[in-house]
Amino acid sequence: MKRTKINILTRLETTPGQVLVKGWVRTKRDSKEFSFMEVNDGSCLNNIQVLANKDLENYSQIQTITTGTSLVVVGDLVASPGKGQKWEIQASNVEILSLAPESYPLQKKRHSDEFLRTIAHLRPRTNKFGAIFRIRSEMAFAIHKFYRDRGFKYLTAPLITGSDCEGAGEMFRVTSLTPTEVQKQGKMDFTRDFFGQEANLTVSGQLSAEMFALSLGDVYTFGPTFRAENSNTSRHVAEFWMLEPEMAFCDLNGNMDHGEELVKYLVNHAMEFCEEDLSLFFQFVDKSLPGLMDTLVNQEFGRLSYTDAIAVLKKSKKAFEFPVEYGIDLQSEHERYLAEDYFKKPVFLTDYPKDIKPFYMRMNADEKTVAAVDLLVPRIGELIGGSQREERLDHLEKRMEEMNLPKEPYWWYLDSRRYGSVPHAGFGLGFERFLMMLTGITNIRDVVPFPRTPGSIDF
RNA sequence: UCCCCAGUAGCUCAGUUGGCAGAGCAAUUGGCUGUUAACCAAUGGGUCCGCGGUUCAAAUCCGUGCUGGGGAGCCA
Repeated sequence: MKRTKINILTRLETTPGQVLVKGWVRTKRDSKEFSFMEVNDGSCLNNIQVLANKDLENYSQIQTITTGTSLVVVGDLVASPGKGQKWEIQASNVEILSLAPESYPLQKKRHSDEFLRTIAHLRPRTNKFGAIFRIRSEMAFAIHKFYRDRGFKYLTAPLITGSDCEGAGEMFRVTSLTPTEVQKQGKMDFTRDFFGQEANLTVSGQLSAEMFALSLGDVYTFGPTFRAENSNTSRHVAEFWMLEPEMAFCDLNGNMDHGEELVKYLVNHAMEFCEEDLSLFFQFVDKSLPGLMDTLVNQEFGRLSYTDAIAVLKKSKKAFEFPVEYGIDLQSEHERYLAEDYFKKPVFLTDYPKDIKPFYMRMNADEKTVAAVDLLVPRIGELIGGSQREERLDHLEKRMEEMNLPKEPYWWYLDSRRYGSVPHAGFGLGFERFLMMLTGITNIRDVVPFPRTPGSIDF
């Protein structure tokens, strides 16, 4: 007999008669002559209720079943006379695969997120974390579907990189030198290292994506990214996933149009395909989520230049901790004011002063600002950061000189501007931040299966 | 890295002015013929985060370290 997953079972209109289910017991309620067990197999939020009565040959064994026990159940799927579920299984056979002894840390009550982080290997067995990670899986698929449907090509950018100054933060060093060798040499001698030069884990796939956009047209990378920043916040992890589309023949407006279409598509996809799991977050995590979803899908995102944003902030009567002046990098409080109070919806901020942005962003005609764009989302902050890239070789080289960047390591990057350069643009979207926005989860460690943060790499 | 807060039973927490270590849930055992975080009863369960100090006496006060949380910076 073939196993049926619970997400299929609970949606059936008519009973197929006998069914075979495999899963884990979430809770058991005993009477003298029968037991109710809620069995979950991870395929969906719902459990299936299994009724085992004392006629079963191994009933005394069944009575020892505890929360967390793994089971194989055969029985008839029948309409449940009780409230709370459509179907239940009248078990004709219950096989215990493995009992979970009393030390099993998950109970049939609510646990704190902080406690569950200490048992990250077991937390996907809870309703909330099961739902999070099913949504995460579905959203990764949705990203690929969105891009495939639009003719984008998927690029796997290298995770080990030789460029050490991509400008996006501290990097993790990759080396095959042993501590003993380093001690013997008295220094890190990179010429003796695996690659013959310094190597790091990537902080962005952008430069690779640009090369492929200038070859395949529209591309995207979606993969892990590493930052060795000593950031101890609810919004940062050392290893996270980033989506980076890069489009040839695209300017800043096209970049924003694309970002808005992407976010709307992903939210719609979640509401269509993760309805049941999302309902848990709507109900128990953040009751304002449905409103935010509605705003994301139905309202046009705001668009505002940095210069105008400074004017808006100066005009506001809000007392900011950090004073607003043209040229400053916007602080969290400023971004929150713009997205949450002023626009009350996502807003693209564009055309930042060149001095606070990296070398590859395209210089605007005013020679003061560059074609940068950040998407600020209420409660989340910066969800997207991107730009139109500087495609003009002379401008790019001038910026690198101004910023004291060595040109030699970038010879291949500059080549792309030397041979058939075209306007192009792209951005990075933090996958975990998107999931936080979708679920109302406030700590990024709770949307990553096994989060890596300063001083923490268990599991 | 900086600022603030917290650490007491498996979990969530209370613990008054420094004076016997507590509750709910969970677990264990028993009861109960349709339960829904089932219900009822009984039982067991403690390095009060570690180290040092003050005191007749410290979960409580002081110092220090560790861990966790919130915020800031950096950013996605």
